[in-house]
Amino acid sequence: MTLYDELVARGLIAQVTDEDEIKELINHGKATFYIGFDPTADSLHVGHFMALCLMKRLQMAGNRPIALIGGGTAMIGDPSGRTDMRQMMTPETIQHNCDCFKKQMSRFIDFSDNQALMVNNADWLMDLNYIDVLREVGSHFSVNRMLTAECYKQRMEKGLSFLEFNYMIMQSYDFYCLFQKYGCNMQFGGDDQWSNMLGGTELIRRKLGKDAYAMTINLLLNSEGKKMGKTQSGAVWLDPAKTSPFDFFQYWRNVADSDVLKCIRMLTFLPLEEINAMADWEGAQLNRAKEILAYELTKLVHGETEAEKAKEASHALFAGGGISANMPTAELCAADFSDGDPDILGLLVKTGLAQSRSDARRAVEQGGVVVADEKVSDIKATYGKDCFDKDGLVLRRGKKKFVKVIIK
RNA sequence: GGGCAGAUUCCCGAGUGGCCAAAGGGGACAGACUGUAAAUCUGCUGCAAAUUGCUUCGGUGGUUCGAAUCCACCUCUGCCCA
Repeated sequence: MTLYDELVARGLIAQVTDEDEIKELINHGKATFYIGFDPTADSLHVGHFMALCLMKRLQMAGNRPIALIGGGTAMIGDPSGRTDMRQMMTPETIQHNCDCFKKQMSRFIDFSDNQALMVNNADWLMDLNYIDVLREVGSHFSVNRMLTAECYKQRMEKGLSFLEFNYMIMQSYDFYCLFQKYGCNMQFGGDDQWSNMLGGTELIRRKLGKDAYAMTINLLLNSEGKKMGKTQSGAVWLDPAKTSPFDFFQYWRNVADSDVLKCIRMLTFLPLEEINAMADWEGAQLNRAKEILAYELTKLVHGETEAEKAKEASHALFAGGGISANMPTAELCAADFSDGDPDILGLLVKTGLAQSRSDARRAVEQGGVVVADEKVSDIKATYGKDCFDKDGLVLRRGKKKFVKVIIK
C-alpha cells in the first residue's frame, strides 16, 4: 500500500490541490513539505500531535519535513475558526513558546543531518518593510477573493481587524519564502487552514509561475463535532508537566465508543489490518480497544515506561480498587498538621480534587467523595497523621478522579 | 468625524431601583443506571468561620436609606453615514 493510500485509509486527508501530483511526490519521497505551528502556548497539544505524526509518516517515506514555527505570524494571530479576536502576545512570550516547541518536536522528528528542518518565520517576517510587502505581495491578493474565504466570512459579522486580515498574506508569504529557500513544494495543515494554504500556492504561481501543492488533514472531531483534545481544564498537552501521563492515558481511555476506532486510525501507528479487525468490536471488547488507544498514544508521547505505569495505575484503580505506586500523588508536609488535623474539605482542595472549599463541600454532600474505599458523609471529618500509612491514603472524587496522599 | 445599538457569572442569554448571588438554556461537576462508553433521570454550579456573612453584572465617580438597573465621564465592540 502506498503512503498516500494509507493516509486516505486512515481518514487523514481532507482536501488536496492536485491529487495525482501529490501522490507522485509523497509516495516517492520527492516532497519537501512544511507544516506551520503557531506558538500560542508553551506546549504542543493533541492537535499538533496529529501534524507531528503526519510529518513522521512522510519522513519515513523519504520526504523532507520542515517544521515552521510561527514566531512572526503569532504576532498577528490567525482568525480562522475563531469568533473573537486573539489576545495579543508579547514578543517574550512568543519566544519562550517557540523554545518549548522546539524541544518537544525533537522527540518525534529526526532533525539530524538535515533530514528535517526547523525554521522560524520571525526570521524573515520581522524585517519586512511595509511598502515593499505591499508592492511585492499585496498586489497579488484580491481583497474581494479573500473576503469570500470561509475563514473570514465567519468573522464578517463579529468584526475582523486589519491586523488579522493580514494573517493569510503572511502565511502565503511563508510558503513563498520556503519554496525559494528550501525548495519546499508542499504545505500541510489542519483543514481550517485550507484557504490560507491556497493563498500560498497562488502566490507562488503568480510570482514565480511555478506549481506548489497543499493538502489538509481532517481535524480530529468527536462524534458531536467538537474538536478533540480539550477538557474542561483546557487542552490535553504533550508536556508531562502540564498533563500528566496518567491523565493523558485516562483522556483516551475515556473517549466515546463512537470515536475509538477513528482515533486509533488517525493517531496511532498500528497497522491498518489490525485496526480493521477491530471494526466490529463492541461492548467489553470495544472497551479493550480504548485501552489499546490509550496505551499506544501514551507510549508515543511519553515513552513505553510511562505508558506501562499509567496502564498499571489505571488497572489498580478501576479494576482492582487497590493502591498503586503509579497513581497521581499529592504530598502533605508537617505544616499541614500544625493547625490540627486537616479536614476533608481542606484535603480535597489541597490535592486539587476540588477548586474551593465550597466546591469540596458540595462534592461531599452529594456523596461523591470516597476516602480509602469509604464514602465520606461528614463535611467536618478530619484525618490525623495515623490515617496516612506508608502507602498513603487514597482520596477519590467521583468515579474517575483519584489522588494518593502521602506525608513527606 | 457623525448617528445608533451594546458590554451581565465558564458560555449563550433574561433582568431597567429593594422580592438579586441574579430567570432560562448549554457546559462542567456529583448521584442512579452502565462497560472508566453513550442515552436517560436527579441534584448541583461566586467565596467563606455557612438558617449567616462577604465579593460580583466593562471602568471610574455620582444620585439614593438602597444601584446590575438612574446620572456623568471613560474604555471596548457591532451596525449605519462620511
